[in-house]
Amino acid sequence: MELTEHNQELYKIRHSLAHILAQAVLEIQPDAELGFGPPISTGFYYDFRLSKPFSPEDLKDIEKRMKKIIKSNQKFEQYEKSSDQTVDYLKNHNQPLKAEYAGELGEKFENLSFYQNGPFTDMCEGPHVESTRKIPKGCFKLDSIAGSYWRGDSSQPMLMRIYGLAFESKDKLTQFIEERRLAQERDHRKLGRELDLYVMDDEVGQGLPLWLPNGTVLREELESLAKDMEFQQGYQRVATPHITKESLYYTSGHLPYYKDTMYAPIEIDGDNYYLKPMNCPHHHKIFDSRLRSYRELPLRLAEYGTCYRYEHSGSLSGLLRVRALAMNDAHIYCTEDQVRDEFKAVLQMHKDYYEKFRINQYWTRLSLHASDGEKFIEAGDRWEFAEGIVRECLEDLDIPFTAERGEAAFYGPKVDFQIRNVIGREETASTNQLDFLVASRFGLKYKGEDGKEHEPYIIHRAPLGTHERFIAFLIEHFGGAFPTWMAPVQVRLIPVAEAFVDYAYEIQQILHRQSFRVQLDDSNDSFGKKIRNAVTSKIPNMLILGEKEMQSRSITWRRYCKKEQVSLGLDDYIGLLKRMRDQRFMDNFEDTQLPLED
RNA sequence: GCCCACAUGGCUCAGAGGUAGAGCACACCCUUGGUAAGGGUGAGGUCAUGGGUUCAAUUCCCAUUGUGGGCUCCA
Repeated sequence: MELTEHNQELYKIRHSLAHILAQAVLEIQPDAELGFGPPISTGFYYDFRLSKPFSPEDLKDIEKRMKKIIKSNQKFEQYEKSSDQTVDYLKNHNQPLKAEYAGELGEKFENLSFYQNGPFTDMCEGPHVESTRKIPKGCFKLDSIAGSYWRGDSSQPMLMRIYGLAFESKDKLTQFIEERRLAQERDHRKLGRELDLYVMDDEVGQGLPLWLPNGTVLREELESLAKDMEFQQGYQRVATPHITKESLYYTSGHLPYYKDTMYAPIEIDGDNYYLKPMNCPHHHKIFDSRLRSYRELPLRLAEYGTCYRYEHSGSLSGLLRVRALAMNDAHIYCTEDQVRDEFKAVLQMHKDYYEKFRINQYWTRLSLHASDGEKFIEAGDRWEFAEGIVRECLEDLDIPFTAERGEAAFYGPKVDFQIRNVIGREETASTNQLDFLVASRFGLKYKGEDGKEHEPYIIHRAPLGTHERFIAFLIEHFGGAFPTWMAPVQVRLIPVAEAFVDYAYEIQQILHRQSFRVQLDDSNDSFGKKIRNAVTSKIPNMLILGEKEMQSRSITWRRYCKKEQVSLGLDDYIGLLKRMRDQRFMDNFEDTQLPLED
């Protein structure tokens, strides 16, 4: 958490609570070794190495002790020790983790700071509240227990982390908890089940979703949008196999780096075949399938390619991290003169998608090479050239970015898009690379205007990331309420009584012939129940059909996102529905202007 | 992969060392109702899997698998 003047007081409260947490833990387990205990954006945590692990029930006891400490009004007082003394002191007081860190700090600082409150003392830079009484009543709550590696390094011992929530006041805490609860209501795993979008099955395997008919509609509609966008931008579609001989991944250079996160090979006819973890090598092979002329460039090859990655089991999470994923992938092969415009068009496409889906919060990370790193292929000033292009494109399009040295791919600079949805879920949506080096590994060439052979620049791009992640994100962003063009069921017909089922059936047939996904509710449920069912299924359009409607050959239209309803002539309504679908209107937002006139 | 927790009908969840219960959903019957739950009847579970302790285990212990919260990783 960044310390600014504005949140300084809150920072102190959280930081002090972290100390009080450690103090309470030491009361229960005096031999606990302390790790780090910083404030974070929702509160604080502290890491402990324990002889006996905590269980969630222990949190109540710890919280009680913390409250008691706060009540006893202990003053926070700062003092200093020399670095050498600090290391000795911590070693003698059974704090080897702190001592290790103090040893490192000692190389930079002569003296190290401590804070003491009551019987508890901790090496710490501060700042803290003056006394525990300054901590507002009821402003915190211990939240969860988690494991974490000492110093965030998986080769180090695992510590136990206790997370606490803390805000300026009890009200703010309550508000946060309520907001979090509402966000959980929109969790894509919950909505995925309720709306019959996808399931996971033990016997199929971890991280291998089965897409149900409703979820498959979402995939196909999204893919159809991408196909249209890409077609209009001059992309061509390709299709490539799911398994491939290992030598391809030696050529690409991926296998040595990523072997651990690839599925084990299938050995057949003396060759090892891998499930493909990415699409680029195949697209490169398509580029290389015949002699290319500069007249063909830019060549833009697109594929919603299914890839398989053996992700760590502990990192799998719903649709956000899976082992079978369909990437919104494409590779653009172009000349040096074209690369600026092409990269810019790719960034613009991201903006267009985000605008369409009303993803208002996004930013990027521009990852640059480091001249001293061994990780990057040596390419002289070509690195600067490529990085300059990417940077200019971001600036020209006013896309916010933070530049980071040493984070590039080994073959070129990278732009990662980070997006946040309405409930605060933040995800890396896509990574895009300007690759000026892999062409040579594959021997990719085109014949230029000058009659000589040249290596193309390659842009790797995937604005929608993977179906799995992007759909998960959209489910939460929309709260499961999709626009008509995407919705698994676009229209639900609800006759007021049995006498109107025939009229409803006729409308169903008309809409079905126009390829609308339409359902007629002719169940035994009461009228009220049918309305309720349509609403809880988040169907965007409900058509109410009764005496009135049948007489005038009309419908009464109730939208999911709006309570009020209108009656329209049948033909007028069908025309409107078609425009909403074909023009992909985002009618799931209340303020979207509908295409009432042609 | 690592740490902690959890696993009971399709879903959400009760429950107890002595062979299981609710609501919703589902099926059938009645009801034909103008904007968020009409009524009745019924079916459905080897209590995740495999071991162990016990006269007896779904309940206690161990392992496995899966899920959740984190950590690490993410072409």
